[in-house]
Amino acid sequence: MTATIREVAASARVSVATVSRVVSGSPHRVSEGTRNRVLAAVERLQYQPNLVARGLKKRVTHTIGLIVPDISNPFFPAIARGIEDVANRAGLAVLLCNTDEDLGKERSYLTLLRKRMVDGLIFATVGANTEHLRMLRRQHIPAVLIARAPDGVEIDAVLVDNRRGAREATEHLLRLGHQRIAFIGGPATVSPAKERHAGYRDALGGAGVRADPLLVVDGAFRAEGGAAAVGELLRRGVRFTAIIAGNDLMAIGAMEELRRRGRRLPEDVAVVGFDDIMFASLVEPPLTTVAQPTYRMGALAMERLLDLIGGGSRAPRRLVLDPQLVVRRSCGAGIERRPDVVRSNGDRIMKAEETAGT
Amino acid sequence: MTATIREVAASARVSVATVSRVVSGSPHRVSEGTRNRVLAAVERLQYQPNLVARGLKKRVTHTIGLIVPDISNPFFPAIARGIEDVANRAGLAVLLCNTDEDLGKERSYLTLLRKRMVDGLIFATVGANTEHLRMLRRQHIPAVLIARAPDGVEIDAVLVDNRRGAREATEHLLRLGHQRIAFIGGPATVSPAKERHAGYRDALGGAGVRADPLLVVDGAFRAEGGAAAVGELLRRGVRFTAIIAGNDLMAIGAMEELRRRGRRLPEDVAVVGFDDIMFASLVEPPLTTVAQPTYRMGALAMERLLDLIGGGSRAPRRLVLDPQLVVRRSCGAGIERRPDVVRSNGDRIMKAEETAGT
DNA sequence: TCTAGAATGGCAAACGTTTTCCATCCCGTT
DNA sequence: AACGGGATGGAAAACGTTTGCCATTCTAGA
Repeated sequence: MTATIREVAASARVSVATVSRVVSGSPHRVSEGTRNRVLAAVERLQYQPNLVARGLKKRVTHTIGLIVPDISNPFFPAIARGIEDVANRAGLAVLLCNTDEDLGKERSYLTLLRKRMVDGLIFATVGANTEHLRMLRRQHIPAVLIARAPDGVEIDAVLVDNRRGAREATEHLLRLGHQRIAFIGGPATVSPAKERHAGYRDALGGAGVRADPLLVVDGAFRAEGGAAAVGELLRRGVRFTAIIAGNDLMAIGAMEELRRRGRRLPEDVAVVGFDDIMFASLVEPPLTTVAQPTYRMGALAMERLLDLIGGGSRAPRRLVLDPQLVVRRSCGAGIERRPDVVRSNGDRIMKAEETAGT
Repeated sequence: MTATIREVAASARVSVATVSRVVSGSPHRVSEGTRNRVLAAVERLQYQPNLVARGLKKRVTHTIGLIVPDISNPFFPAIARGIEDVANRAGLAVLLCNTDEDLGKERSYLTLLRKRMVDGLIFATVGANTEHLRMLRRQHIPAVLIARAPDGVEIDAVLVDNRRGAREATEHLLRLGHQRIAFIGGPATVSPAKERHAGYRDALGGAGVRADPLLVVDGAFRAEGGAAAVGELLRRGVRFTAIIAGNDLMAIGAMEELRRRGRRLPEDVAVVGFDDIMFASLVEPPLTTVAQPTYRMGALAMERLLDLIGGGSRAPRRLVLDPQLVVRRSCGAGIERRPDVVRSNGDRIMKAEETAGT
């Protein structure tokens, strides 16, 4: 089908070793004349080195695995894009794996990726169970976690300061005069949900507002989860004038449900989300939310992974990025102001001067 | 690092050939006793066959390439998920490539994938230029196109009947009494944009309504494109009571711009989109749109690719799916009715009884 | 003219598999 | 007792590279 190094060697009347040396830019010097002969043969035969063979021999495949729960969840595509951009620039390819947060799938992908000799992998949002992560660590496969980093696993991670984000969002609502603020959070087992809940309590505590347990309800990190949570709040008959949601999908689901129940937004209920997915600005009213720099998180994770692959085997580091409160109209604040450091559609290029937090 | 077949052979006191035969389930029979010895050694050493070596030897990598313009464009994640689900079930892994519709990147990914010996590839939305697609065909690499299939390239494709979808959308608006219907389409060079425009004209012609060229404006397939197009329409001072947009992102951008200009939706202007991305139902008013079964398109493309890889080298086929008009409130029709055959979030499993169109 | 050593390029052994032959062994027939 | 043939498992040659080592050739200094 496609020419091999052997045929090139024959055509150029040199040994395969020589061909290898010129096409793979080995340090071994080869004279100008033969180099040109080889190059001519390469051109003539349209030779393309076989990367599988090379990978086998050199024990480096220039491939990484990207494990996400579900690429069609709008939180992940920008992360994936950030990863792919950096990976591509470094000559690595990205293998996409969807796990639905299922432990079995996570595990099977993990062994699959090992059998494929990937150079490293990125876990966007691991499930709660972590025993397979330890295995990963034992096998010295370079890896970076994104968005969740369970305690006790010694793996690099790129995170966002969820607690602080939720605190700032809650403080914003308090500043607007709200006292009865409901919190509809994600599943209580995952760390970001816990951290955001903690941030919410921090803010209430700081303002001397009583934290009413009736105002807190857990749910799935999806639109239906938000709708269901609102249903639960109303069923409890508890009074509230604002909601802070575990993420934007929940916020959007909550807004729909509130409207269906005849509440006006934001007059009757103010709503704040988390993530700043692309559509947060497009719903009506535009959603006030805590922005995570998803593209940048992907890019940073990939850069860190490149370090690790390159042998930088320093102690695992956690990179904690600062979230950004983006005030739009759903919280009832008059101003529509969007800080321009926040990820926008075009924000693909990493700006070097941006500080990366702690 | 990890055990090789050689070590297993030594540990089981058999030859590597025998180990290979038992772990790769070769047809060659091996006695119960030795099989067990081998299996025990495999277990003992935690042996995992090296897929790179196997790929090199068998000339099959169980990997496909997925080429998309931008995974963070909300049209693609569901497609990718459909592909990955089917691929994973068949034991193949998916390499993700973002091209930004840049011809250079498309080309370089193409040669990269070939060097990596992928078993096949899926092109979601090729750019306008097609010369590199011919190359692909020449090299007999199994491939399937999604959503766009330029004329003259003999490659399998999974498409949607854009013309019909746009016609039905326009007819719906006509039925609601609109006569001045603007069309804000995608870039005039890409086939779906052209087809949708044709469908729009079909409907007008069928109803005996004059097609006013002033009502047609092209733009980019993005929210800003829609906003800009609305700006252009207003600048022209042309009267219109409805807009049909090239895709949902444009429709959403158009809606935002209309509102900013003080138009009420849908009372002053009715809007219809195309695609039914996840957020079409979440904007306000919920967007009437022509649904493309994206998850299913991905799944079908992957199934077709599996056929091709399996040697089904029949003449290239084009699978044309029927789009579905989803009526919500943005068109001003009172009813909110969503046909349940349409892709919803949970619609991951392909329903066999669904007809696939022509 | 001789020789040391740099420059150049070839040989062959890997990398971890699969698979084609081929050699035994064992069994039942004649 | 000889033998044909099915079962079983081993040896070795691939797959397409890279790279350590060695053999030349060439240059320059004596």
